[in-house]
Amino acid sequence: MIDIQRIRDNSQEVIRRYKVRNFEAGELVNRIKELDARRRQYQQELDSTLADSKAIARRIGELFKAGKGEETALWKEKSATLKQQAKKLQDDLDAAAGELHELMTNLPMLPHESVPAGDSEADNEIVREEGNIPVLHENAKSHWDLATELDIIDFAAGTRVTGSGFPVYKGRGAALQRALVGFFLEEALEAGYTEYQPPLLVNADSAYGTGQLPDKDGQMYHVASDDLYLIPTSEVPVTNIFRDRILNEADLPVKCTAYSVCFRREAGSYGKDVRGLNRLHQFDKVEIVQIAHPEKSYEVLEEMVGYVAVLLRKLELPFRVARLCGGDLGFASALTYDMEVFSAGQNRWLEVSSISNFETYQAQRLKLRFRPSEGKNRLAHTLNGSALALPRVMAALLENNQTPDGVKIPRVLQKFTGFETL
RNA sequence: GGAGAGGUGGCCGAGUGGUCUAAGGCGCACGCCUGGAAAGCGUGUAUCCGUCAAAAGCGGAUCAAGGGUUCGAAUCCCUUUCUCUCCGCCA
Repeated sequence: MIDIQRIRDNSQEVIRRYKVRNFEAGELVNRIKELDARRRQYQQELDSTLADSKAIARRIGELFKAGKGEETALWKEKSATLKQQAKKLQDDLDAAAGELHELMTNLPMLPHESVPAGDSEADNEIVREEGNIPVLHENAKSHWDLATELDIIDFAAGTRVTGSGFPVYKGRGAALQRALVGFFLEEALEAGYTEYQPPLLVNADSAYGTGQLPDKDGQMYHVASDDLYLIPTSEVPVTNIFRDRILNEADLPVKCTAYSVCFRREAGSYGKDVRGLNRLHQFDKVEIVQIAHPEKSYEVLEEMVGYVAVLLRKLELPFRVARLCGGDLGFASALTYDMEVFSAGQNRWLEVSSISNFETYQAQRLKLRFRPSEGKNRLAHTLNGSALALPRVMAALLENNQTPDGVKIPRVLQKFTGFETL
Protein backbone atom coordinates (compact mmCIF):
# COMPACT_ATOMS: atom_id res chain seq x y z
CA MET A 1 0.00 0.00 0.00
CA ILE A 2 1.36 3.41 -0.86
CA ASP A 3 1.49 6.24 1.66
CA ILE A 4 -1.69 8.28 1.33
CA GLN A 5 0.36 11.37 2.09
CA ARG A 6 1.77 11.14 -1.43
CA ILE A 7 -1.75 11.48 -2.81
CA ARG A 8 -2.55 14.38 -0.51
CA ASP A 9 0.67 16.16 -1.42
CA ASN A 10 0.66 15.73 -5.18
CA SER A 11 -1.98 13.53 -6.72
CA GLN A 12 -1.13 14.62 -10.27
CA GLU A 13 2.43 13.38 -9.86
CA VAL A 14 1.13 10.07 -8.52
CA ILE A 15 -1.19 9.64 -11.49
CA ARG A 16 1.63 10.50 -13.90
CA ARG A 17 4.01 7.98 -12.32
CA TYR A 18 1.44 5.21 -12.56
CA LYS A 19 1.32 5.62 -16.34
CA VAL A 20 4.68 3.82 -16.52
CA ARG A 21 2.77 0.77 -15.34
CA ASN A 22 0.08 1.39 -17.94
CA PHE A 23 -2.17 2.00 -14.97
CA GLU A 24 -4.79 4.73 -15.32
CA ALA A 25 -5.16 5.86 -11.72
CA GLY A 26 -6.98 9.17 -12.23
CA GLU A 27 -10.46 8.14 -11.21
CA LEU A 28 -9.30 5.95 -8.35
CA VAL A 29 -7.02 8.64 -6.95
CA ASN A 30 -9.79 11.23 -7.04
CA ARG A 31 -12.18 8.97 -5.17
CA ILE A 32 -9.46 8.29 -2.62
CA LYS A 33 -8.95 12.02 -2.08
CA GLU A 34 -12.65 12.48 -1.58
CA LEU A 35 -12.97 9.62 0.88
CA ASP A 36 -9.89 10.75 2.75
CA ALA A 37 -11.43 14.17 3.30
CA ARG A 38 -14.69 12.63 4.40
CA ARG A 39 -12.96 10.30 6.80
CA ARG A 40 -11.17 13.17 8.47
CA GLN A 41 -14.39 15.15 8.72
CA TYR A 42 -16.12 12.25 10.52
CA GLN A 43 -13.10 11.79 12.74
CA GLN A 44 -13.29 15.37 13.94
CA GLU A 45 -17.01 15.27 14.61
CA LEU A 46 -16.73 11.97 16.44
CA ASP A 47 -13.85 13.18 18.57
CA SER A 48 -15.68 16.27 19.75
CA THR A 49 -18.87 14.28 20.45
CA LEU A 50 -16.92 11.80 22.53
CA ALA A 51 -15.16 14.64 24.35
CA ASP A 52 -18.55 16.10 25.36
CA SER A 53 -19.78 12.72 26.42
CA LYS A 54 -16.78 12.13 28.63
CA ALA A 55 -17.21 15.53 30.25
CA ILE A 56 -20.80 14.69 31.15
CA ALA A 57 -19.87 11.34 32.64
CA ARG A 58 -17.29 13.08 34.78
CA ARG A 59 -19.89 15.62 35.89
CA ILE A 60 -22.35 12.88 36.88
CA GLY A 61 -19.67 11.20 38.91
CA GLU A 62 -19.03 14.44 40.78
CA LEU A 63 -22.75 14.95 41.47
CA PHE A 64 -23.08 11.47 42.90
CA LYS A 65 -20.12 12.01 45.12
CA ALA A 66 -21.60 15.27 46.35
CA GLY A 67 -24.79 13.40 47.25
CA LYS A 68 -26.84 15.11 44.56
CA GLY A 69 -27.90 11.98 42.74
CA GLU A 70 -31.31 13.43 41.95
CA GLU A 71 -29.76 16.11 39.72
CA THR A 72 -28.27 13.66 37.30
CA ALA A 73 -31.37 12.74 35.32
CA LEU A 74 -31.03 15.63 32.88
CA TRP A 75 -27.38 14.86 32.22
CA LYS A 76 -28.10 11.20 31.66
CA GLU A 77 -30.62 12.12 29.02
CA LYS A 78 -28.17 14.39 27.31
CA SER A 79 -25.53 11.71 27.41
CA ALA A 80 -27.89 9.23 25.78
CA THR A 81 -28.40 11.60 22.87
CA LEU A 82 -24.67 12.09 22.47
CA LYS A 83 -24.17 8.38 22.56
CA GLN A 84 -26.58 7.91 19.68
CA GLN A 85 -24.79 10.57 17.69
CA ALA A 86 -21.44 9.02 18.43
CA LYS A 87 -22.65 5.62 17.32
CA LYS A 88 -23.80 6.99 13.98
CA LEU A 89 -20.58 8.94 13.48
CA GLN A 90 -18.57 5.86 14.33
CA ASP A 91 -20.47 3.86 11.73
CA ASP A 92 -19.97 6.57 9.11
CA LEU A 93 -16.30 6.77 9.97
CA ASP A 94 -15.86 3.02 9.78
CA ALA A 95 -17.65 2.90 6.43
CA ALA A 96 -15.51 5.68 4.96
CA ALA A 97 -12.28 4.27 6.38
CA GLY A 98 -13.17 0.80 5.18
CA GLU A 99 -13.91 1.92 1.67
CA LEU A 100 -10.79 4.05 1.63
CA HIS A 101 -8.69 1.11 2.69
CA GLU A 102 -10.33 -1.06 0.05
CA LEU A 103 -9.48 1.46 -2.68
CA MET A 104 -5.93 1.93 -1.41
CA THR A 105 -5.48 -1.81 -1.64
CA ASN A 106 -6.19 -1.55 -5.35
CA LEU A 107 -3.23 0.76 -5.91
CA PRO A 108 0.04 -0.90 -6.89
CA MET A 109 3.35 0.48 -5.63
CA LEU A 110 4.54 3.63 -7.34
CA PRO A 111 7.33 2.66 -9.74
CA HIS A 112 10.83 4.05 -9.21
CA GLU A 113 12.03 6.74 -11.64
CA SER A 114 14.37 4.33 -13.35
CA VAL A 115 11.63 1.90 -14.33
CA PRO A 116 11.34 1.90 -18.13
CA ALA A 117 7.95 2.14 -19.77
CA GLY A 118 6.79 -0.97 -21.54
CA ASP A 119 4.13 -3.62 -21.80
CA SER A 120 5.82 -6.96 -21.33
CA GLU A 121 8.95 -8.95 -20.72
CA ALA A 122 10.16 -7.91 -24.16
CA ASP A 123 10.50 -4.32 -22.95
CA ASN A 124 12.67 -5.11 -19.96
CA GLU A 125 16.01 -3.36 -19.99
CA ILE A 126 19.06 -5.62 -19.98
CA VAL A 127 21.52 -3.78 -17.78
CA ARG A 128 24.33 -6.32 -17.69
CA GLU A 129 25.38 -9.57 -19.31
CA GLU A 130 28.27 -11.74 -18.17
CA GLY A 131 29.95 -15.06 -18.84
CA ASN A 132 30.39 -17.16 -21.93
CA ILE A 133 27.58 -18.97 -23.66
CA PRO A 134 28.81 -22.58 -23.75
CA VAL A 135 29.19 -24.44 -27.01
CA LEU A 136 27.76 -27.92 -26.52
CA HIS A 137 28.70 -31.16 -28.19
CA GLU A 138 26.53 -32.65 -30.91
CA ASN A 139 24.36 -34.91 -28.82
CA ALA A 140 23.62 -32.29 -26.16
CA LYS A 141 20.31 -32.72 -24.44
CA SER A 142 17.75 -30.86 -22.41
CA HIS A 143 18.02 -31.25 -18.65
CA TRP A 144 14.88 -33.40 -18.44
CA ASP A 145 16.37 -35.97 -20.78
CA LEU A 146 19.74 -35.78 -19.05
CA ALA A 147 18.30 -36.07 -15.58
CA THR A 148 16.19 -39.06 -16.50
CA GLU A 149 19.12 -40.74 -18.24
CA LEU A 150 21.42 -40.15 -15.25
CA ASP A 151 18.64 -41.37 -12.96
CA ILE A 152 18.92 -38.33 -10.69
CA ILE A 153 15.37 -36.96 -11.10
CA ASP A 154 12.26 -39.11 -11.49
CA PHE A 155 9.54 -36.94 -12.99
CA ALA A 156 7.19 -39.85 -13.56
CA ALA A 157 7.37 -40.97 -9.95
CA GLY A 158 6.56 -37.47 -8.75
CA THR A 159 3.52 -37.40 -10.99
CA ARG A 160 2.39 -40.74 -9.57
CA VAL A 161 2.94 -39.70 -5.96
CA THR A 162 1.44 -36.23 -6.23
CA GLY A 163 0.99 -34.81 -9.71
CA SER A 164 2.93 -32.98 -12.39
CA GLY A 165 5.29 -30.32 -11.12
CA PHE A 166 6.41 -32.36 -8.11
CA PRO A 167 9.64 -34.07 -9.18
CA VAL A 168 11.44 -36.68 -7.12
CA TYR A 169 15.18 -36.07 -6.72
CA LYS A 170 17.17 -39.23 -6.33
CA GLY A 171 20.71 -40.27 -5.41
CA ARG A 172 23.22 -37.72 -6.67
CA GLY A 173 20.35 -35.50 -7.81
CA ALA A 174 19.21 -35.19 -4.22
CA ALA A 175 22.83 -34.68 -3.14
CA LEU A 176 23.28 -31.89 -5.67
CA GLN A 177 20.18 -30.13 -4.37
CA ARG A 178 21.50 -30.38 -0.83
CA ALA A 179 24.88 -29.12 -2.00
CA LEU A 180 23.33 -26.04 -3.60
CA VAL A 181 21.41 -25.22 -0.43
CA GLY A 182 24.59 -25.62 1.63
CA PHE A 183 26.57 -23.43 -0.73
CA PHE A 184 23.95 -20.68 -0.85
CA LEU A 185 23.53 -20.57 2.91
CA GLU A 186 27.25 -20.52 3.55
CA GLU A 187 27.68 -17.62 1.15
CA ALA A 188 24.78 -15.73 2.74
CA LEU A 189 26.22 -16.14 6.23
CA GLU A 190 29.56 -14.86 5.02
CA ALA A 191 27.80 -11.84 3.56
CA GLY A 192 26.33 -11.02 6.97
CA TYR A 193 22.86 -12.49 6.70
CA THR A 194 21.26 -14.21 9.71
CA GLU A 195 19.77 -17.59 8.96
CA TYR A 196 16.14 -18.37 9.77
CA GLN A 197 14.05 -21.51 9.49
CA PRO A 198 10.51 -20.17 9.23
CA PRO A 199 7.17 -21.97 9.19
CA LEU A 200 6.06 -23.24 5.79
CA LEU A 201 2.42 -22.49 6.54
CA VAL A 202 1.28 -18.94 7.22
CA ASN A 203 -1.97 -17.33 8.31
CA ALA A 204 -3.98 -14.84 6.27
CA ASP A 205 -2.56 -11.82 8.12
CA SER A 206 0.94 -12.76 7.05
CA ALA A 207 -0.12 -13.39 3.48
CA TYR A 208 -1.72 -9.96 3.50
CA GLY A 209 1.31 -8.31 5.05
CA THR A 210 3.65 -9.11 2.20
CA GLY A 211 1.02 -8.60 -0.49
CA GLN A 212 0.15 -12.17 -1.46
CA LEU A 213 -3.40 -11.43 -0.37
CA PRO A 214 -5.57 -10.18 -1.83
CA ASP A 215 -3.46 -9.39 -4.89
CA LYS A 216 -2.17 -12.87 -5.62
CA ASP A 217 -4.87 -15.02 -4.16
CA GLY A 218 -4.93 -18.21 -6.19
CA GLN A 219 -1.17 -18.45 -6.45
CA MET A 220 -0.97 -20.09 -3.04
CA TYR A 221 -2.14 -23.49 -1.88
CA HIS A 222 -4.74 -23.03 0.83
CA VAL A 223 -5.31 -25.50 3.65
CA ALA A 224 -9.01 -24.97 4.13
CA SER A 225 -9.50 -26.96 7.33
CA ASP A 226 -7.16 -24.64 9.25
CA ASP A 227 -7.31 -21.58 6.99
CA LEU A 228 -3.54 -21.53 6.42
CA TYR A 229 -1.50 -20.99 3.27
CA LEU A 230 1.51 -22.92 2.05
CA ILE A 231 4.23 -20.36 1.47
CA PRO A 232 5.07 -19.46 -2.14
CA THR A 233 8.43 -18.13 -0.88
CA SER A 234 10.08 -17.75 2.51
CA GLU A 235 9.87 -14.00 1.93
CA VAL A 236 6.38 -14.28 3.42
CA PRO A 237 7.16 -15.79 6.85
CA VAL A 238 10.57 -14.11 7.15
CA THR A 239 9.31 -10.59 6.43
CA ASN A 240 6.33 -11.17 8.71
CA ILE A 241 8.66 -11.90 11.61
CA PHE A 242 8.94 -8.11 11.69
CA ARG A 243 5.23 -7.36 11.42
CA ASP A 244 4.10 -4.81 14.00
CA ARG A 245 7.62 -4.05 15.12
CA ILE A 246 9.42 -0.79 15.70
CA LEU A 247 13.14 -1.22 15.11
CA ASN A 248 15.97 0.97 16.28
CA GLU A 249 17.54 2.99 13.51
CA ALA A 250 20.94 1.59 14.47
CA ASP A 251 19.72 -1.96 13.77
CA LEU A 252 19.17 -1.19 10.07
CA PRO A 253 19.72 -2.83 7.73
CA VAL A 254 18.36 -6.11 9.05
CA LYS A 255 19.66 -8.94 6.86
CA CYS A 256 17.89 -12.31 6.87
CA THR A 257 18.29 -15.45 4.85
CA ALA A 258 16.23 -18.61 4.83
CA TYR A 259 16.19 -21.88 3.00
CA SER A 260 12.72 -23.24 2.45
CA VAL A 261 10.57 -25.34 0.23
CA CYS A 262 8.17 -23.18 -1.79
CA PHE A 263 4.75 -24.06 -3.14
CA ARG A 264 3.03 -22.42 -6.08
CA ARG A 265 -0.15 -23.41 -7.84
CA GLU A 266 0.95 -21.87 -11.16
CA ALA A 267 -2.59 -22.19 -12.44
CA GLY A 268 -2.83 -21.84 -16.19
CA SER A 269 0.82 -22.52 -17.06
CA TYR A 270 1.51 -24.84 -19.97
CA GLY A 271 3.87 -25.75 -22.81
CA LYS A 272 7.66 -25.60 -22.95
CA ASP A 273 7.75 -23.21 -20.00
CA VAL A 274 6.77 -26.03 -17.69
CA ARG A 275 8.89 -28.84 -19.12
CA GLY A 276 11.26 -30.53 -16.68
CA LEU A 277 12.40 -28.19 -13.92
CA ASN A 278 11.38 -24.97 -15.66
CA ARG A 279 8.30 -24.38 -13.55
CA LEU A 280 7.27 -26.47 -10.58
CA HIS A 281 4.56 -26.56 -7.94
CA GLN A 282 7.13 -27.37 -5.28
CA PHE A 283 10.72 -26.22 -5.30
CA ASP A 284 13.58 -25.26 -3.02
CA LYS A 285 14.91 -21.77 -2.61
CA VAL A 286 17.28 -19.76 -0.48
CA GLU A 287 15.93 -16.28 -0.02
CA ILE A 288 17.55 -13.06 1.19
CA VAL A 289 15.49 -10.35 2.85
CA GLN A 290 16.59 -6.93 4.02
CA ILE A 291 14.83 -4.27 6.04
CA ALA A 292 16.47 -1.01 5.15
CA HIS A 293 16.50 2.69 5.95
CA PRO A 294 14.36 4.50 3.35
CA GLU A 295 17.30 6.66 2.29
CA LYS A 296 19.54 3.65 1.79
CA SER A 297 17.19 1.14 0.21
CA TYR A 298 18.36 1.60 -3.37
CA GLU A 299 21.97 1.14 -2.35
CA VAL A 300 20.84 -2.04 -0.63
CA LEU A 301 19.04 -3.18 -3.78
CA GLU A 302 22.23 -2.75 -5.83
CA GLU A 303 24.20 -4.57 -3.16
CA MET A 304 21.79 -7.50 -3.33
CA VAL A 305 22.04 -7.67 -7.12
CA GLY A 306 25.82 -7.63 -6.76
CA TYR A 307 25.64 -10.41 -4.21
CA VAL A 308 23.56 -12.69 -6.45
CA ALA A 309 25.90 -11.94 -9.35
CA VAL A 310 28.79 -13.25 -7.25
CA LEU A 311 26.90 -16.51 -6.66
CA LEU A 312 26.32 -16.99 -10.38
CA ARG A 313 29.95 -16.18 -11.17
CA LYS A 314 31.10 -18.75 -8.63
CA LEU A 315 28.78 -21.31 -10.20
CA GLU A 316 30.33 -20.39 -13.58
CA LEU A 317 26.94 -19.71 -15.13
CA PRO A 318 26.47 -17.10 -17.86
CA PHE A 319 23.86 -14.62 -16.72
CA ARG A 320 22.21 -11.32 -17.45
CA VAL A 321 20.44 -8.74 -15.33
CA ALA A 322 17.17 -7.16 -16.45
CA ARG A 323 15.47 -4.11 -15.05
CA LEU A 324 11.77 -4.87 -15.30
CA CYS A 325 9.64 -2.47 -17.30
CA GLY A 326 6.45 -0.97 -15.89
CA GLY A 327 4.22 -3.58 -17.51
CA ASP A 328 6.20 -6.50 -16.09
CA LEU A 329 6.72 -5.05 -12.63
CA GLY A 330 5.01 -6.84 -9.74
CA PHE A 331 2.11 -5.14 -7.98
CA ALA A 332 4.02 -4.48 -4.75
CA SER A 333 7.41 -3.58 -6.20
CA ALA A 334 8.89 -0.17 -6.97
CA LEU A 335 11.88 -1.61 -8.82
CA THR A 336 12.77 -5.19 -9.69
CA TYR A 337 15.84 -6.75 -11.23
CA ASP A 338 15.52 -10.22 -12.70
CA MET A 339 18.61 -12.40 -12.88
CA GLU A 340 18.56 -14.91 -15.71
CA VAL A 341 21.00 -17.70 -16.51
CA PHE A 342 21.52 -19.04 -19.98
CA SER A 343 20.62 -22.69 -20.26
CA ALA A 344 22.31 -24.05 -23.36
CA GLY A 345 20.39 -27.30 -23.79
CA GLN A 346 17.17 -25.36 -24.27
CA ASN A 347 18.98 -22.38 -25.74
CA ARG A 348 17.08 -19.90 -23.58
CA TRP A 349 17.39 -17.62 -20.56
CA LEU A 350 15.87 -18.86 -17.30
CA GLU A 351 14.94 -16.55 -14.46
CA VAL A 352 16.69 -17.73 -11.30
CA SER A 353 16.28 -14.67 -9.12
CA SER A 354 14.03 -11.67 -8.81
CA ILE A 355 15.25 -8.89 -6.55
CA SER A 356 12.85 -6.15 -5.54
CA ASN A 357 12.59 -3.01 -3.50
CA PHE A 358 9.06 -2.73 -2.15
CA GLU A 359 9.83 0.57 -0.46
CA THR A 360 6.96 1.07 2.01
CA TYR A 361 4.43 -1.13 0.24
CA GLN A 362 4.86 -4.10 2.56
CA ALA A 363 5.99 -2.00 5.53
CA GLN A 364 2.72 -0.08 5.48
CA ARG A 365 0.74 -3.29 5.64
CA LEU A 366 3.10 -4.84 8.15
CA LYS A 367 3.29 -1.71 10.30
CA LEU A 368 7.03 -2.20 10.19
CA ARG A 369 8.69 0.98 11.41
CA PHE A 370 11.88 2.28 12.91
CA ARG A 371 12.69 4.98 15.42
CA PRO A 372 14.83 7.71 13.84
CA SER A 373 17.23 9.68 16.01
CA GLU A 374 14.96 12.66 15.54
CA GLY A 375 11.30 13.03 14.74
CA LYS A 376 8.43 10.62 14.38
CA ASN A 377 8.63 6.89 13.72
CA ARG A 378 8.96 6.09 10.03
CA LEU A 379 8.09 3.14 7.83
CA ALA A 380 11.10 1.05 6.86
CA HIS A 381 11.73 -0.24 3.36
CA THR A 382 11.66 -3.97 2.65
CA LEU A 383 13.60 -5.78 -0.06
CA ASN A 384 14.06 -9.36 -1.03
CA GLY A 385 15.51 -11.61 -3.65
CA SER A 386 16.17 -15.23 -4.44
CA ALA A 387 19.70 -16.35 -3.75
CA LEU A 388 18.88 -18.60 -5.40
CA ALA A 389 15.93 -20.69 -6.63
CA LEU A 390 17.25 -24.18 -7.15
CA PRO A 391 15.45 -25.92 -10.02
CA ARG A 392 16.51 -23.65 -12.86
CA VAL A 393 20.02 -23.38 -11.49
CA MET A 394 20.15 -27.14 -11.56
CA ALA A 395 18.68 -27.18 -15.08
CA ALA A 396 21.36 -24.78 -16.32
CA LEU A 397 24.15 -26.65 -14.53
CA LEU A 398 23.07 -29.92 -16.12
CA GLU A 399 22.63 -28.49 -19.59
CA ASN A 400 25.67 -26.19 -19.69
CA ASN A 401 28.12 -28.59 -18.06
CA GLN A 402 27.26 -31.70 -20.02
CA THR A 403 30.15 -33.37 -21.84
CA PRO A 404 30.42 -36.77 -23.54
CA ASP A 405 32.00 -37.92 -20.25
CA GLY A 406 29.25 -36.71 -17.96
CA VAL A 407 28.13 -33.54 -16.25
CA LYS A 408 30.84 -31.52 -14.50
CA ILE A 409 30.09 -30.13 -11.05
CA PRO A 410 31.34 -26.55 -10.48
CA ARG A 411 34.37 -26.39 -8.21
CA VAL A 412 32.59 -24.44 -5.44
CA LEU A 413 29.98 -27.18 -5.08
CA GLN A 414 32.37 -30.12 -4.95
CA LYS A 415 33.10 -29.86 -1.27
CA PHE A 416 29.34 -30.07 -0.70
CA THR A 417 28.61 -32.90 -3.15
CA GLY A 418 31.67 -35.03 -2.59
CA PHE A 419 31.79 -35.85 -6.31
CA GLU A 420 33.04 -33.98 -9.39
CA THR A 421 30.90 -35.37 -12.17
CA LEU A 422 27.49 -36.88 -12.68
C1' G B 1 -9.01 -33.72 21.84
C1' G B 2 -10.73 -33.13 27.54
C1' A B 3 -10.34 -30.13 32.24
C1' G B 4 -8.59 -25.81 34.65
C1' A B 5 -5.99 -20.97 35.02
C1' G B 6 -4.69 -16.71 32.61
C1' G B 7 -3.55 -12.38 28.63
C1' U B 8 -2.42 -4.94 31.82
C1' G B 9 3.20 -0.29 29.03
C1' G B 10 10.19 -2.37 26.54
C1' C B 11 9.94 -6.13 30.89
C1' C B 12 7.91 -7.63 35.89
C1' G B 13 3.56 -6.49 38.35
C1' A B 14 -0.80 -3.85 41.24
C1' G B 15 -5.54 -2.87 39.97
C1' U B 16 -13.00 -6.34 40.96
C1' G B 17 -17.77 0.31 38.34
C1' G B 18 -16.17 7.08 39.05
C1' U B 19 -9.02 11.64 40.79
C1' C B 20 -7.02 4.76 35.79
C1' U B 21 -5.22 11.14 33.46
C1' A B 22 -2.94 2.85 34.88
C1' A B 23 0.31 2.34 41.42
C1' G B 24 5.04 0.25 42.35
C1' G B 25 9.48 -1.94 40.55
C1' C B 26 13.15 -3.13 36.66
C1' G B 27 15.34 -1.41 32.27
C1' C B 28 16.64 2.83 29.30
C1' A B 29 17.81 8.33 28.55
C1' C B 30 19.20 12.99 30.58
C1' G B 31 20.66 15.95 34.84
C1' C B 32 22.69 16.60 39.93
C1' C B 33 26.37 14.47 43.04
C1' U B 34 31.85 12.29 42.17
C1' G B 35 38.93 12.87 40.86
C1' G B 36 36.31 8.89 37.86
C1' A B 37 32.60 5.24 38.57
C1' A B 38 28.91 2.79 41.53
C1' A B 39 25.25 4.01 44.93
C1' G B 40 21.93 7.95 45.95
C1' C B 41 18.65 11.96 44.36
C1' G B 42 15.72 14.36 40.44
C1' U B 43 13.37 14.45 35.57
C1' G B 44 11.72 11.90 31.47
C1' U B 45 10.44 7.32 29.02
C1' A B 46 4.05 3.62 24.36
C1' U B 47 1.36 3.47 19.64
C1' C B 48 -2.21 5.32 16.19
C1' C B 49 -5.85 9.06 14.28
C1' G B 50 -7.35 14.23 14.09
C1' U B 51 -6.21 19.64 14.54
C1' C B 52 -1.58 22.80 12.91
C1' A B 53 2.80 24.85 7.39
C1' A B 54 5.50 22.31 11.31
C1' A B 55 6.58 21.68 16.39
C1' A B 56 4.46 22.46 21.03
C1' G B 57 -0.23 22.22 22.69
C1' C B 58 -5.10 20.34 22.44
C1' G B 59 -9.05 16.44 21.22
C1' G B 60 -9.93 11.14 20.35
C1' A B 61 -8.68 5.76 20.42
C1' U B 62 -5.89 1.66 22.48
C1' C B 63 -5.34 -2.85 29.27
C1' A B 64 -5.39 -9.97 23.64
C1' A B 65 -9.56 -9.02 19.57
C1' G B 66 -14.75 -8.02 18.62
C1' G B 67 -19.60 -7.11 20.60
C1' G B 68 -22.85 -5.87 24.92
C1' U B 69 -24.58 -3.67 29.93
C1' U B 70 -23.94 1.45 32.17
C1' C B 71 -24.35 8.49 32.56
C1' G B 72 -19.38 6.15 33.22
C1' A B 73 -15.71 -0.31 32.01
C1' A B 74 -8.77 -2.54 32.58
C1' U B 75 -12.76 -3.93 36.16
C1' C B 76 -19.42 -6.82 34.83
C1' C B 77 -21.68 -10.10 30.57
C1' C B 78 -21.18 -12.73 25.62
C1' U B 79 -18.16 -14.46 21.42
C1' U B 80 -13.43 -15.31 19.30
C1' U B 81 -8.30 -15.96 19.88
C1' C B 82 -3.66 -16.99 22.07
C1' U B 83 -0.58 -18.65 26.28
C1' C B 84 0.28 -21.73 30.56
C1' U B 85 -0.77 -26.27 33.80
C1' C B 86 -2.72 -31.31 34.08
C1' C B 87 -4.68 -35.54 31.25
C1' G B 88 -4.92 -37.98 26.39
C1' C B 89 -2.39 -38.72 21.68
C1' C B 90 2.30 -38.43 19.35
C1' A B 91 8.00 -37.77 15.80
